[in-house]
Amino acid sequence: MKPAIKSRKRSEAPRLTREDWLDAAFKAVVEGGFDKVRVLLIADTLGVTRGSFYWHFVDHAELVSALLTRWKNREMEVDRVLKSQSTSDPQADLLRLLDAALAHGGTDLENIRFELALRGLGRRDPSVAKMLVEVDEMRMSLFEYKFARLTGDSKAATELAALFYLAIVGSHQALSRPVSPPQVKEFLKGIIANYLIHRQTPPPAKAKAYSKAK
Amino acid sequence: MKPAIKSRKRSEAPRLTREDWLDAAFKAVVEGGFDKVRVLLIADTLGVTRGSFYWHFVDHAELVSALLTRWKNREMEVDRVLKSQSTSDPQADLLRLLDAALAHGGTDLENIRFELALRGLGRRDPSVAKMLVEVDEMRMSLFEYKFARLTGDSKAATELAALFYLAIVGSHQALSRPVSPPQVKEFLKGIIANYLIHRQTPPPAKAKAYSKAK
DNA sequence: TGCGTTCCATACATCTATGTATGGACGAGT
DNA sequence: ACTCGTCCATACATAGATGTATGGAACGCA
Repeated sequence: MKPAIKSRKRSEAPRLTREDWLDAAFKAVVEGGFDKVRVLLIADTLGVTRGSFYWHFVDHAELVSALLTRWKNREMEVDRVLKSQSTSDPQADLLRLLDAALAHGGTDLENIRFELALRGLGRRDPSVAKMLVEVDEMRMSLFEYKFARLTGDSKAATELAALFYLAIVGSHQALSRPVSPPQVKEFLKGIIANYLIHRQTPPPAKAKAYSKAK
Repeated sequence: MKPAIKSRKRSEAPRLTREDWLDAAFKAVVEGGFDKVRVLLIADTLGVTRGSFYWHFVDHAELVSALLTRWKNREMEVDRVLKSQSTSDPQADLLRLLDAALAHGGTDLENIRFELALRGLGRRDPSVAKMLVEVDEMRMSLFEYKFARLTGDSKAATELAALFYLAIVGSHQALSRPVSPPQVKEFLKGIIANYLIHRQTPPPAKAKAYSKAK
């Protein structure tokens, strides 16, 4: 019944769990993509041999599969939390969503790099592509909802949501201009302030200091 | 002295050239990414053995390297042509640039998929990343120029160019809403028509509201 | 026709990856 | 203390990839 031992120094006696392997595989994806998820390499970084792996997993495919489902579950949870954070100030809501969308989990770069690798995998694996479409739809409809509350125009909200979400995904690539996540965040906020908000009532004086999302 | 023989039926007697190998490698990248650029596989699709490869190339690395420089040269040529196409109608120029940017070469999807694979490679290889940044800067400054002629505001042009270029790159991923290139094209055109063109005089007051976070 | 260059096939060596079989070390409970 | 279940090491089989060495077929040209 999983007595949860794990009160040992890993340096002298490894004794890993399935989650440890998933974490290591995640890091491998972040650093080198999914084709760097190799049992030998990960075993080395964990300080064990492949014997450990084939006890926790039946297959190399199962490792990848478990990695994918874990990712999707986490993303669905993030979306659930974001959806529940709604105030009476549409503009503050939207800006806070931008904050969160560009910094979910606190480990920004790792998640971004993992997701990029995932999109690379999705180009060859239809099931992965399906999973990505679902997550993208999930996020975009959330953006759409926030934009609709801001502009009041549902058609415009659909278009703006797509435009901004696509720009966010695009910014995750290794580009030049707005490179780091915080820069992109400020950049998109500025776009909203300059091109969208003005046709509404004047900006409500820096409303509601949105808290750092996790 | 390269007498340029190549007047043979390839079906009965392969006799390939270096370009043939590059073309086949290109297709391999398009279909499976750079880790599917393997001498054995490509040799099979070409109907020859690896003996052919090691005559035309000294190395596997040289194949990849040649593939990269060929790509960059082509992109620079595309940019050169696009830059020369300028009329007295800024709006038409911008829309035509969107057309071209989303359909360069006629073989849209292949080029897009190759470039996506390239960005994946750029995340692990600094020299590739440098190449990508150069190309991105090249294209974005072209967008910036067109937007500047349209809006008359140089600061706005910089921001809008980045926003649209990022959205284009984002749309190249396997996403849901505006999927195919023509759809994205019409989508972005609509955004311009609805949010930029109709108000020729930009929002004067309200601008400069935020500080460009460097 | 003969010859040299160009292009490719074959065979071999090496490396790295997965997967399996088997035994052993270690900890927990009775 | 003995035993059992958990976790890992070792050894082996197999497959696929790169690179090299070498011989050979096909073509152009004299």
